[in-house]
Amino acid sequence: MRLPKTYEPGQYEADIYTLWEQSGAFTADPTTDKERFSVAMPPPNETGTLSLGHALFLTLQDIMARYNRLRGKDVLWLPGTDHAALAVNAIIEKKLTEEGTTKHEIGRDAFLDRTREFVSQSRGIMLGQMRAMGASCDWSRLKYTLDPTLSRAVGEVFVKMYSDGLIYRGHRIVNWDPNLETNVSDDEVEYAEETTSFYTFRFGPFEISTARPETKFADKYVVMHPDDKRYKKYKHGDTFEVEWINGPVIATVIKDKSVDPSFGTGAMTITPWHSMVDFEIAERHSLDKVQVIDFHGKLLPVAGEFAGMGIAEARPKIVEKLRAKGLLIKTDENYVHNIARNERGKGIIEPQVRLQWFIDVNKQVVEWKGEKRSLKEVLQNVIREGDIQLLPTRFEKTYFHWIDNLRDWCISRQIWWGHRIPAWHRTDTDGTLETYVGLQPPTDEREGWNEWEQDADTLDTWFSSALWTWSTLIDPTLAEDYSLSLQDLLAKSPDFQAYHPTNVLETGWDILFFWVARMILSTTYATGQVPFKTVYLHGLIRAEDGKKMSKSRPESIIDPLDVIPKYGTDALRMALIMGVTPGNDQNWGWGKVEANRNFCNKLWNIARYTEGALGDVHKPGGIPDPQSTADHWALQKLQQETKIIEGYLDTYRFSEAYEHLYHFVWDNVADWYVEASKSQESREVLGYVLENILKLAHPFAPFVTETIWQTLYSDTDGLLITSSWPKVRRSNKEKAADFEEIKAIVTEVRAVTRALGLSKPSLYYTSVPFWRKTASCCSGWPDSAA
RNA sequence: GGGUUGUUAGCUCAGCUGGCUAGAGCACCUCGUUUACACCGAGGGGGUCGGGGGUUCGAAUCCCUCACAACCCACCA
Repeated sequence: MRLPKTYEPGQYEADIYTLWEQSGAFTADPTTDKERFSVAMPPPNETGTLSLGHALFLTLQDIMARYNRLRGKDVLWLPGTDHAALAVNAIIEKKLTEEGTTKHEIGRDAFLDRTREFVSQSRGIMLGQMRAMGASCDWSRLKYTLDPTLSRAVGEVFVKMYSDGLIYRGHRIVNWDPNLETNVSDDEVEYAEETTSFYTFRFGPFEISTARPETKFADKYVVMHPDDKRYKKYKHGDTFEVEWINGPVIATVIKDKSVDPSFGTGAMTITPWHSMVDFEIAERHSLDKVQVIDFHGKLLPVAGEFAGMGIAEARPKIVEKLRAKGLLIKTDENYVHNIARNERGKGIIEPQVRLQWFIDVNKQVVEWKGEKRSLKEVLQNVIREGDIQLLPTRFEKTYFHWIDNLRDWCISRQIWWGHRIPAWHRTDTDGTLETYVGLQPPTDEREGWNEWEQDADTLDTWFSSALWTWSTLIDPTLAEDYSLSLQDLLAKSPDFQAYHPTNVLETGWDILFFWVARMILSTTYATGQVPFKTVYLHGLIRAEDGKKMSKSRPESIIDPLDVIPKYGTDALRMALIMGVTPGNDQNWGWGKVEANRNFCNKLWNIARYTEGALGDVHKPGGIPDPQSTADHWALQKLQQETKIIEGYLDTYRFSEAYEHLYHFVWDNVADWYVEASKSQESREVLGYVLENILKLAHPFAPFVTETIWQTLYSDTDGLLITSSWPKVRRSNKEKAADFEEIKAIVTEVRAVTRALGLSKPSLYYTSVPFWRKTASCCSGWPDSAA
C-alpha cells in the first residue's frame, strides 16, 4: 500500500507546492483562446507577517482560482505587496525612536535605505507564508506598488488628473499628526471617547466654553446663532475690547447658523487654524486665521509666555492664569469628548492649515458613458447601474452614504516613504512660485529664478493601490518607453487586454472606502473600465471569545503558521470558510480546525480503501459502466452534488459549496458507497468516484487531494491542479432510487436489531441483493448477518 | 444624531427570492473494533427559531413594534 495509515500534511505540503509551482500550473497565458478568469490579490502591507485575515483571503481567492482552472479557464491570480507608506513609515520611526535617534538626524536617504531593508525582509517572509497557504497565484507576475511600472502608472494618473483640473494644490485644514509629522485622510482618523475637563471662561460680556484652552490665544471672534434672543443686542460685526489670556484683545461678533444655541451658553470663540468647523465658519465670513500650535505640537510665540510648551504642559498653566485673572467661571470635570487619533501610530490629530494636494470629487470633467461627470457621480453610477455588484448587497447602502459625505480627497503626505509627488517648484527673487507637473523633471532654467525642486511630499498609499487591478497588467518593458501615452501602454499590454476588467475583487469590508471605492474612482477615470465586476467582501476573524484579536492581548492572536504544522494547511483553509457568510465576522474555532483535519483524514482513508480494493492499476479519466444499484446511486449523487457545488461556487457561496462537499464525501461516499462496494466484485465505479471527489475537493483542500493523486496515479496522469472538473455522467434513475430504498431499509433494520438487543447489528458485509431479500421477507434474521 | 448587522440546540454558526418532521461542527449519552479511517462506525438526547402584534392556506424566513448586543458614519465649541 502506497498510502500510509494516516495523512501527515507536514510530510507532503512543501513538496506538493513546489511541484505545482515548477509545473507552471499557476501561470496565466494571455495567448490562449480560453475563457479568462482574473483576480488581483489585495497586496498585503509589507509590515511583517501574515495574519489569519490574510489566510482567509488567500483561501477564498485560491478556491476561486483552482475551481476556475479546473473548469478549463485561463486563470490569472496576480500576487503582490504594498509599500504601505504610512504604516511602514510608522514602524521605522518607532524603531528609530527605540534606538534613540530620529529620521531628521539620519536624513531622508538613510531613512529610505533603512526602510527598503525592512520591507524586503518582510516581503520574503510574507511570500513564504502565501505559499504555505497553498496560494496558486502567478508568481511570474508578482508586483509591488513601488515597481517602476506601477510608479509610471501613478505618475500618469497624477498628471492626467492635474491637467484635467481634478488635482489641485491649496491651503486647507487637514488632519495633522504631530507625531508622524504628516497629514492623514479623513478615513484614517479614528475617534474615541475620553473624559476631559471642560472650562467656561469670561470673554467680555460673553461666557464661552472649551476643552482646549491652549488654542485660544488668538481667538478674536465670538460666534452665535443669528436667532439667539439672548444675544439680540449684539450685531454681526460689532467689536469690543476684552481682557484675555495675554492682555486685551479686540473681538468681533459673528452671527452664524452653524452654532447650536442649546449647547452651553450658545456663544463660542473660534480657532479657525485648528478646528474643522471653525475653519468653515471663518471661510464663510472671510475671517483671519492664526496658527497657534506648530507642526510638532508646540505653542508658537502668539502664546506669549507659553511659547514652546507642549499641549499637555501648557493646558493647566493657561487655565491657572485665567483663573488668577478671574476669567474662569467653572470647570466641568466629567465632559465626554471625542478625541481624534491617527489610526497608524495613534498620534492625536491636531487640525492644521497646510498647503496640500487634493483630488476634486465634484468637478464634472470625467468622461463616462458618454457624459461629463464628476468622480462622485461615476462612483455612484457604476453601482447603481450594476456594472459592479457588491456582495453582500447591503454594503451598497453604506457605499452610497460614504459617497454622499465624501469631501475632496487629500492625497499628499509629509512622510518620506512612498511615491514622490510628480511636481516641481521654483521661485524667483520676489518669492513668486512656479509649479510644473509632469512625469519627468523639468530641465529649463530661467534667469532670476531658483532651480526646480521636487515637491517634498509623497502620495497617500491608496493613490497607488487604487490603480492595482490595471497598473499590474502593464507590460514592464513598454512602461520604460516614455513616448507612449497611458492609453498606448494599455492598448499594447497583452495582460491588460486579456485580463481587465478583473472578474472579482475579494477583500475585507473594512477597506471598502479606503481601497474598493478608490479603485473604482481611479480606474474608471484612467482606463474607462470598471476595475472588477463583482466585489466579495469577507468579514473579520475575531478571537475565539468573540472579541477582536489585538496586539494588546497577544494571547488572542492566532498565527496561521502555528496552526499549519499541527493540523495541515487544508484543515486551516476549510476551518476559515466553514459556516461563514460574506460580510459577516466569524470567531476563530479550534473545533473547526480539528473537524477539518478529520475530514482530510477521511478523504485519505477513502483513497486508502480504494487503493486496496482496486490494486495498483488505476487510470483516471475513463467512465466505467455501473454494475450495481450502489454504482448507479453513487454516480447519480456525484452528478447532483457536482451541479450543486458548481452552482454555489459560481455565486460565491463558498460555505454552502464546502458543506455539500463535506457531506457528500462523508455521509454518502464513505458511509454508504464504500461499504456497499465491499460486497461488490467490480469496483471500477469506486475508482471513478474517488477520482472525482478529489477534483471536487481540490479547491478546498488542495494539498491532501494532490498528495493522494500523486501517490496513487502514475506520472502520465499529470497533476490534479491542472486536471478537469468532473463531467456529469447520467445514471439509471430507477436503479439509483432502488439503492435509496435499500438505504432506508438498512437503517430500519439497524434500528430493529438494536431494539431487539442484538449486540452486533452490523450489515456491512452483506451483499446488496441480500439486503433486499432480507427486507422483503422480513420474517427472520439469519445468523450469518449477525 | 444617522445607518448597518445580529439575537436559531450547551457553545460557534448555516438556513438564498416564505413551503416537506428546523440543520451543521463541537460538546453530551448509548452501543460497537468490521477488507480504509478511534483524526472511526451505528444510533440517541437537546431548539416556545429574542418578546409581542400583523400579512398568508402556510413564516426562522415578509411587515410593524419593543428589548438587548456588536459595528460603521457624523460630531458641539
